Amino acid sequence: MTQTATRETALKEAEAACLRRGATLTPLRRQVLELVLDADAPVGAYALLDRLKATRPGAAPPTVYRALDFLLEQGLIHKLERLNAYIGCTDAGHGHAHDHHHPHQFLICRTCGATTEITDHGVAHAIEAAARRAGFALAEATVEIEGTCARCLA
Amino acid sequence: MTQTATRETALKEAEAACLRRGATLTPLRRQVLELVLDADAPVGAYALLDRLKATRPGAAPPTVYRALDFLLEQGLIHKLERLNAYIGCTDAGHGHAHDHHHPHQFLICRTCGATTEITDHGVAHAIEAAARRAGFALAEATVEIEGTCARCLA
DNA sequence: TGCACTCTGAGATATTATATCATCGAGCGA
DNA sequence: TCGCTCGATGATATAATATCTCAGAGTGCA
Repeated sequence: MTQTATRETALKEAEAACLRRGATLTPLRRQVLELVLDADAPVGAYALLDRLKATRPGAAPPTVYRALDFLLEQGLIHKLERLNAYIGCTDAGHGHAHDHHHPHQFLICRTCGATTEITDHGVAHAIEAAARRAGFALAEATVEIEGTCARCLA
Repeated sequence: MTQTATRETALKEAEAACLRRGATLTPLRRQVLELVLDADAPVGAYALLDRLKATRPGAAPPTVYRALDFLLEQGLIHKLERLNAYIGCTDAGHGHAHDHHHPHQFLICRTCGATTEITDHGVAHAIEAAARRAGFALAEATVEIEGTCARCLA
């Protein structure tokens, strides 16, 4: 499966997911999503803005941030807090109708910057258990694992 | 044990830890650490800067950020990535001599802002296992769990 | 038509963090 | 003692990230 194919698939799924939820994936939002998906590593908001300006000269920071907020709410992208950057969700649309989010974790390579989203149920369960023991009602957990990826280790 | 007592204990342990490692806890660094410990929730760098200015009128952003960098390296404080804020480490000095860091997680209450550091080995092990399965050499993991704390639920 | 609502444009501003160069003093060897 | 290096701090400027506010355009609908 080529990169282009996964990109198109992701866009199709994004449209379907928005449709199901009554959310509107406008051309602008769709374009920002494409820009995020096209990047091969997490992208910063201002990098997206620069690219957006190529076709939309009037674009300003709120243009990008509003689109990013929408995409985050819909679970179509994630924010990497340690990098202040954004990345496409690898299984958007797999969330519930009411909660578009799903437990996920990131592996961030310090050497090459490659960032991989995983959904590890062991981690998710351990976090749920820890929250429960503390009498804490879990809403969402950020898990960002930094280190060196398999490719860079080889 | 009163808050003041834990504060003094933490400061003593910080001094001892720096001594052991050949690091210098200068008056400025110590003062910034005190400011972080005195706050009852995570504090932003510029909030610290304002407080620092009360006794050190010439203080500027680098003044604070350099101190924070030092304290982070020594494992005396942690950064909350989701909040862009800093908090005292609850068991500084328990790290190894070579690696001042220890696995830890945060529980962040969205209602009252209270943030609790925990060291849950279940979570730590699950993360190690997930990294290993991906052939990924773990360096450090950020775990920030958002939700509602026990007090706010009651 | 008139109204409510959502989305976008446009400009200003707020917040968080870093780069750069100068200065100062402690330690240390010639 | 002199001069050197090095770590820490002072001081100024700037970069990078994110939000606020007001206005206008389009859409759906009573």
